[in-house]
Amino acid sequence: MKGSNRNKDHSAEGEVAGKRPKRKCLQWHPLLANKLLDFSEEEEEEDEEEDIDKVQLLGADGLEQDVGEADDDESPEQRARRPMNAFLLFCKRHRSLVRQEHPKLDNRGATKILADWWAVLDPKEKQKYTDMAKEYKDAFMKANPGYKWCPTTNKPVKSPTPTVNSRKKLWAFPSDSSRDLPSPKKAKTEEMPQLNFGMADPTQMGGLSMLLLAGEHALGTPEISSGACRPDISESPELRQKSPLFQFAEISSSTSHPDAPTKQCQASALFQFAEISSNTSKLGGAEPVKRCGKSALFQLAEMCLASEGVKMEETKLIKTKESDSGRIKELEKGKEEREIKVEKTDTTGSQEEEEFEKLAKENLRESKELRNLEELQMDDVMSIKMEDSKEIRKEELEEDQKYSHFPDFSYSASSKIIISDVPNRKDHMCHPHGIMIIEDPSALNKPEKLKKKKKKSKMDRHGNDKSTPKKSCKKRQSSESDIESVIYTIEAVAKGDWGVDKLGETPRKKIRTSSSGKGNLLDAKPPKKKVKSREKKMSKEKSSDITKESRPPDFISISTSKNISGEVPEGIKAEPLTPTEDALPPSLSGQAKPEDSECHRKIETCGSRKSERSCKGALYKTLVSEGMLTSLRANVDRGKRSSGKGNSSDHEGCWGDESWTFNQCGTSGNKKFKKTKPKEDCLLGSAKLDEEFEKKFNSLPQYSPVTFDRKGIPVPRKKKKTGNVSSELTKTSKGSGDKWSNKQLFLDAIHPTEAIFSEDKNTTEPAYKVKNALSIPNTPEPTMQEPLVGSQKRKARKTKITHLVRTADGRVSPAGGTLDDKPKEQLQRSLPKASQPDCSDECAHTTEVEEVRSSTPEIPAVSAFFSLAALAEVAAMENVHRGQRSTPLTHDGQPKEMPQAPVLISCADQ
DNA sequence: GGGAATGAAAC
DNA sequence: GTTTCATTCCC
Repeated sequence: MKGSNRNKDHSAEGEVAGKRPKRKCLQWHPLLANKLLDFSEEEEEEDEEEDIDKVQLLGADGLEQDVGEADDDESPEQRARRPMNAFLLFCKRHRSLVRQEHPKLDNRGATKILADWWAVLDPKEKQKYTDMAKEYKDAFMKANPGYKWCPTTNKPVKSPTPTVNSRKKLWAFPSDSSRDLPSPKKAKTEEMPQLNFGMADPTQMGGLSMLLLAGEHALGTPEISSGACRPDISESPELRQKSPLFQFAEISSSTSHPDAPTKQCQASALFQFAEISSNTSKLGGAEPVKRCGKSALFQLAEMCLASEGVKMEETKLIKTKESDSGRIKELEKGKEEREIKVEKTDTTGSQEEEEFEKLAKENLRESKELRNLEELQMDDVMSIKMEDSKEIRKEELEEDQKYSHFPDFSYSASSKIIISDVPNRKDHMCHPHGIMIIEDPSALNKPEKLKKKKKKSKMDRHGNDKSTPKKSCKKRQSSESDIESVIYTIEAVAKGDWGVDKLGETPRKKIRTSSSGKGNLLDAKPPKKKVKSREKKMSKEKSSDITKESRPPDFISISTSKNISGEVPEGIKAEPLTPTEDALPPSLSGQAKPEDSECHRKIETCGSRKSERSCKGALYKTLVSEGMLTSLRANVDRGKRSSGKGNSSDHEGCWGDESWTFNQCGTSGNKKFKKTKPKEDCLLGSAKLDEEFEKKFNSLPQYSPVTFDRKGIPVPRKKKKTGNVSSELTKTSKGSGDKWSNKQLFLDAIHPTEAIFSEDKNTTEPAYKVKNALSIPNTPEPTMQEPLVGSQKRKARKTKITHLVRTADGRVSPAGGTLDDKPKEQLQRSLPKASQPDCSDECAHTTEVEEVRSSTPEIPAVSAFFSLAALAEVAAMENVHRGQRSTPLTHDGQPKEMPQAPVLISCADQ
């Protein structure tokens, strides 16, 4: 039973089941928690309500307590638990597998094994988890700004209820009950939207109010947040916008600010959610603006938006207007169009515009579909004009140039995306004309949708996402035909027809229609699908594949490689691919692999990819400039790794690719062109969060024991390392074989030689190790017979690490100096490798391996100083400490170099 | 509730 | 540097 039950979700189940009533900390994400714990919608709702009531009565403190209690009984959801770290995530994800394999083992044993696996786990893979954990944490923190990991003294204090809860409560949220509280319940409390703004006095309301507010706001927040968050951007654009429409929009639509959505788009679902929640809380609390600034992504997005803000805003305004006054839609549309036209003419008076309009009109007359397409195009044009009538022409003219000059930026891509979104929304909105669509409409719509969702279906919501998504879906479906046309158009654009599009809209449209086959799913599609998929997620169907496919590998690499797989996870989970990496299904691999695909991608789809790439580049720059490199870096690393792994399917799937993708897209898009994008994220927001969270879990690569075994082998093998050590390797591996005798080695301070060597190997052949893996299946043994146990081990390990680090430092010179030269070379070598490897693990491997080997000889020197594993660990640790986690480790191709460099640096710093 | 692991935060 | 807590669940 146990084992069987434990499957993947059991964790949640277990909690739900009440296995552990233990802790009741507020959940960091209500939604997430809910999902995780239990998806029962009904219960959640009820619970929520109940909880709320209780909370109200009790007050902030009470709330926590209550929650906790409630949790015990009913829903654990409420407590916010501290975010899991990478290892925990890993454990959570793999524990079931371990247990399956080793039914005998109890959790402890499983934990040990997991630890071993974790130790063996490739840095890449580890990073995935680490990144996830990081995001998770970030989201959590956003959601619960006041959250403290350790209550410090509070613990005892608060536990009003004597129960075990004391702990939880304590640390849960110290000062700001209001803030904190909200997060947990918020999701559920949707019902009381009014409270949100509320202004509710935190004092009076206590945590409850906050919770409620948060919940509702979370959903609805986007709007608010948008307004608050991006005053700068929005304003500036607004100012620019002279058109009456704008004013009208402002007045009419509270939601007018598209900004919010954008933000969301940028950030991963979790982030978005967190932001939303945080926003909500902040709203109550006070500084909406800050919130915006907090997240790097957000800032980035802002920046991007700022650049494009004008465009966006205009369109947004229009949209808003429309949205707000659905009734007037048509009339307004006419007005808007007229106005726009007027403006155009006035400002630019470009004939082209007129032409477009004419075309559009004609098309409209002819066929709705055409209309939509043209409209979209028109919209784009319009928007552009809006921004700078003067520049508009340039842009158009330059389009071609852009391609040539800026391969990265895919103007077309941006437009594509937008369009894609637009259609969908349009459908929803029922707007015949395309204008609204273009840029951020989604944003506007999103908020509304969100609200609606909440209002309409709290229940549904629980269902979660389903309901929400459904709505969107439904709408979309209604206009599938339109959508399709749009899609086609998008695709065409993506392909590069864009330039033509402007000039010759019609042709394109038609062209791609057929293409929609999606096999290729150009960029354009992806976005749409993503959005849709998200919405649909509820159903979970997710055409994840499609989405994934659609997602450009680039994104993946950039944002996080996880994507794609999105997952297949569940199914796959059970059977991780032994080879993990290699295992990727061909189809997936093709799609998934970022890097590998790069080559292909380029060939296949220039446009979309370009756009993505451009986005990446832009983002990267921005991030760097901003100093946000950290997050970015992590993403990049992931991407690389993922690519390296290749899509191994599972791995990549990690989070919601979607979220990442969106984020990136959004960001990049914003910067350069109006991309706008996906706003839907906002909608998805809450729902998505849930989904994403789940997805993330699911998506996290689940490695089959076999894989680990292999890895395990490799690890030991690593010891062996390069040539000479082979004998040693074997020794180590065999001797201690199991689990990590290595540890002992390390503990012991690692004999310079052995340990180092072995590690070196790792370094040298990170990814390969698996391949190379000697044949020593040992890993899985449940219990290890290590001399050190528990804390001792930990200490030993730390010591070991420290030791290494110091060595490095001491050596800094040594390690650095000595290694530097060689490493650099290796790095160079490795870099290329890394890039290529992705293509196909196997192929890449081969190549890489060879390369590695070639480099291997050199390695020894380096290895002599530290082992790769040690380095990696150190680097990881250091990074973590630094706050950036990143890096490093991508041993795939370049074990030595990458890790070393960081290490050295760290040392230097120290 | 303890424990097995790791990690992150807080002290 | 040391504690606490996160997850999981048997003992």
